[in-house]
Amino acid sequence: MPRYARVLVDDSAGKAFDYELPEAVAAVLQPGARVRVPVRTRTALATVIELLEETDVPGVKLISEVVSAEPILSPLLLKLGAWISDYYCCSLEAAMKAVLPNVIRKAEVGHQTRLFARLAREVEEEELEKLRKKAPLQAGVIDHLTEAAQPVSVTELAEKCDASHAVVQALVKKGLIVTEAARVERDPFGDESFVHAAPLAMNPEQTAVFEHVRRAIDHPPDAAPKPLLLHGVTGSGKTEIYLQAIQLVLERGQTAIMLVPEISLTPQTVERFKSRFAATRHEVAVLHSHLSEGERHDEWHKIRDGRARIVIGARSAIFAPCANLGLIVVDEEHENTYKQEETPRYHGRDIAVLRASMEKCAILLGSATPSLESFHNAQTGKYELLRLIARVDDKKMPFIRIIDLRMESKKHGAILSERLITAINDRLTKKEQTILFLNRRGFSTSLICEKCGHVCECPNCSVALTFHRAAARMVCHICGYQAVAPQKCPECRDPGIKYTGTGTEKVEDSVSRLFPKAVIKRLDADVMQRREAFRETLTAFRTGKIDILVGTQMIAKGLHFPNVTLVGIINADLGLHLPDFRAGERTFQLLTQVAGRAGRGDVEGEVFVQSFTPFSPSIQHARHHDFDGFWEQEIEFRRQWDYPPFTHLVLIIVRSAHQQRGSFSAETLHRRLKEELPPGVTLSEPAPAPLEKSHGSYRFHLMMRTRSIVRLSRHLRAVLDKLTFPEDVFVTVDVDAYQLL
DNA sequence: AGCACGCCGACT
DNA sequence: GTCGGCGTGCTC
Repeated sequence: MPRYARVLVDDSAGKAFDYELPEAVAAVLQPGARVRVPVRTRTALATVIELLEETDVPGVKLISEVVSAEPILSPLLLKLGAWISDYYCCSLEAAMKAVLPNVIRKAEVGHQTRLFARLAREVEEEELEKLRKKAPLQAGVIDHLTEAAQPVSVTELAEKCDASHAVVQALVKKGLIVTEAARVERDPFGDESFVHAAPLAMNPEQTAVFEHVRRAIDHPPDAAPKPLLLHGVTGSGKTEIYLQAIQLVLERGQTAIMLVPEISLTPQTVERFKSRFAATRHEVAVLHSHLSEGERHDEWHKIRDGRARIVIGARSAIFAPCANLGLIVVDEEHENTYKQEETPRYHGRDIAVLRASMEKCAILLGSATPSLESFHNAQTGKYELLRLIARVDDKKMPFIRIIDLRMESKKHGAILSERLITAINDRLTKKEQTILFLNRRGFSTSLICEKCGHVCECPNCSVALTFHRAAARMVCHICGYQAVAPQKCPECRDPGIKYTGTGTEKVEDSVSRLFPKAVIKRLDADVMQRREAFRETLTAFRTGKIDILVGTQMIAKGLHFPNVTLVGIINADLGLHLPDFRAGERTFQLLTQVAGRAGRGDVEGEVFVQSFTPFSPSIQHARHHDFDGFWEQEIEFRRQWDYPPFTHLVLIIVRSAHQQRGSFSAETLHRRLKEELPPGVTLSEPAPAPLEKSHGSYRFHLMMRTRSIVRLSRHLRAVLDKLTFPEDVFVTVDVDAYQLL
C-alpha cells in the first residue's frame, strides 16, 4: 500500500514534491489524480505523478484534500511518461511535464487561465516622473501597460520590461495596477475564414498507397498494425493521402493526430487542413509553441472534450489527450525538429510510433527523404514501405544542374555563377519566379584583419561573429551576442579589415545589383523578428508580387508555389563537412527538399546547385533524385562505423564556465562509467565538444553506443545519482542525440 | 507562481 | 539608521 505521493504543484515551475497520503485515500488514489497540498504558507493544486512506498524527505506534509480521484490523464499517457523517463534517462517529473502541459492543470477548479495586469487608474504625469526617479523599473511597467491599453499577462509584462516579478507585485501593493485571473477564449485562426475544399481525385499510384493505409486503419482491434513509411517524392501528393486517411478515421468515429515539423513554417498545410475539414464540419485543433497560454488551454480542452477530433501540431502534440485514436501521421518524419533539445530529450516521431503501438492504431510516417532510421526499419520489415515515385498530374521532377564553384569563382569571385544569372534573367523575362537558397543568415560570415590575421570572435562561444549589414552589427549565431561592427582591426588598429564569407543578406544585395528592376525579398530568422513577416512575404510571393525570394532553410520546406520554375542553391557544401556522422544525410535531405520547390506548376522546373565539392555523394544522389542510391551508400557507411541505425547513440555533455572544472568532471564521469560498463556498450574518451565553448560554457562530450538503450539508461541513472559534481558543472544525457556539436 | 529574505542605495 | 526597491532562492 503506498504511503506517499509525488506531485507536480500547479504554477510551481520547480521540482516534484512528496506528500503523505491520508490513510483513507491510500487505497484508491491513482497517478493522475488531482489533490490540494500545503506549500509553505499557502495551499495549491497539484497532480499526482507517482505513488511511493517510501520517501527520504525529512518533513513530509499531508495532502489536505483529494480534488478528483479521476486521473486527469489517461493511463496510457501516464505510461508514455514513465517510458520516456526510463528510455531518455530523465526524472519522471521531467517526463510528466512534457506529457501534462501547464495550462491544463487548473482545469477542474474554475478555469483561471492566467494572471493579467491592468492599470488601476490613470497615473498622473507628475506621479509617473517621481516613480521614474525612484523606481525606474516600475515606471517602465506602467509605460508598457499604458501603451498596451489592454490587460497583459504578468509573466509577459515582467519579461518585456526586463524586470523581475517582484516589480509587478510592488505596483499591485501600491494600488497602481490590479491583477486578475482572466480567461481568454481565442481561436488562433479566428480572423480567417476557410473556403470549403472538397477532396481531390487521386491518381492510380496514390489510390494504391491509400489502399494500404485503409487496411492499416481497418486492422483487427486486438493488435497494432505495422507502422507505414510513405516515401513519396516532392510534389507526389502525400498531403492528399493524409487528408483522406484522416477523413476515413473520422468516419469510423475515431480521432487523429498529425505531427508537422514546425507549424509556424507550414501555414499552407494547416490552412489546407482547416479548409478541408471545414467542409465536413469537423473541428481541427492546432497545438504549437507560438500559441498563447489561453489559446493552448482552449485547444487542449477542445481535444479532451471531443469537440475537436483532429489535432495538428509540432512534436508535443503527440501527447494530445485524444480518446479512441485511429491514426497518427508524422509529416516529414526525417526532420530533426522532432527531436526536443531540452530535457526530456524525446523524439516526437519515435514517441508517435510508441503511442500508436500502445493505442493499437495506425501510424503513417511520410517523407520525400526518409531518415536512415525509418528506412532501415522498413528494410528489416519492422515497418511497411509505401512509395509514390511520380509527381501528381504527371509533372516532371525538376532538372538539376551542378555548377562547379572551383571553376566559377576563380573567374570573378562572384556569389552567383554566370549560368545561374542567365537563368534568373530568363525567368524575369518570362514572369516566372525564382527561389535562391543559402542556409546562412547575415551579410558576411566573418571579419578578418588582413594584416594581423585577427578574427572577431564571440566572447561567449568559439565561433566567429557574423556581420549583419542592415543592423550594422556583429552577431553571434549561437548565443545572440551583439557588438558594433568595427571600422578597423580591434587588435592592431589596421583599417584594412576584410569581410569574408556570404550570408543571405549579401545574396539579396548582389541580386538587387544584378537585377535592379526585379522585386526581391529575403526570408530568414532576421526578417522573422517581425511577427507577421513570414505570412506576408509568402502571400506576396504566392500572388506574384515578388520575383526572387532569397532565404534560409525556412523556405526549403513544404511550400507550394506553382510559378516557381527556378531554384538556385548558392552553396550546397555548407553543413557537408561538419564533424557529424549525419552531415551527408542532412545535406542530401536539404538539397532534395529545396530542389522540390521548383516545377510544381505547369512549367518544368530547373535547379542550379553551386558547390565546391560537386562530386560528393550527397550532391550527386540529390542531383539524380536517387534516394535508393544515397541510401545504399550511406547505410553501408553507418554499418561500417557502427553508427545509428545499427546502434543507439547516447551523448553525455558536461558543461561548465570553468574549462578545467568541466574537463576534470568529464574525466571523473568517464572513469566511473568505465568501471562497470554494461555488456555491449562502448564508451568514448572524454573530449572537448566540436563547438567547445557555447553561451559562455566549456563543453565536453562522452559518447556511448549500445543496442539496448534501456539497460544503458538505467546504468547511467545509477552512476549519475551516486556522483556529485561541483556547483557550476552541469551534466546532460542525450539519448539518440541529433545535435552533435 | 508566490513568498521570505537579504542586499543596497536614498533620504526623513 | 531605516525604508523602499529589487534580485534570489526555496517550496515536500
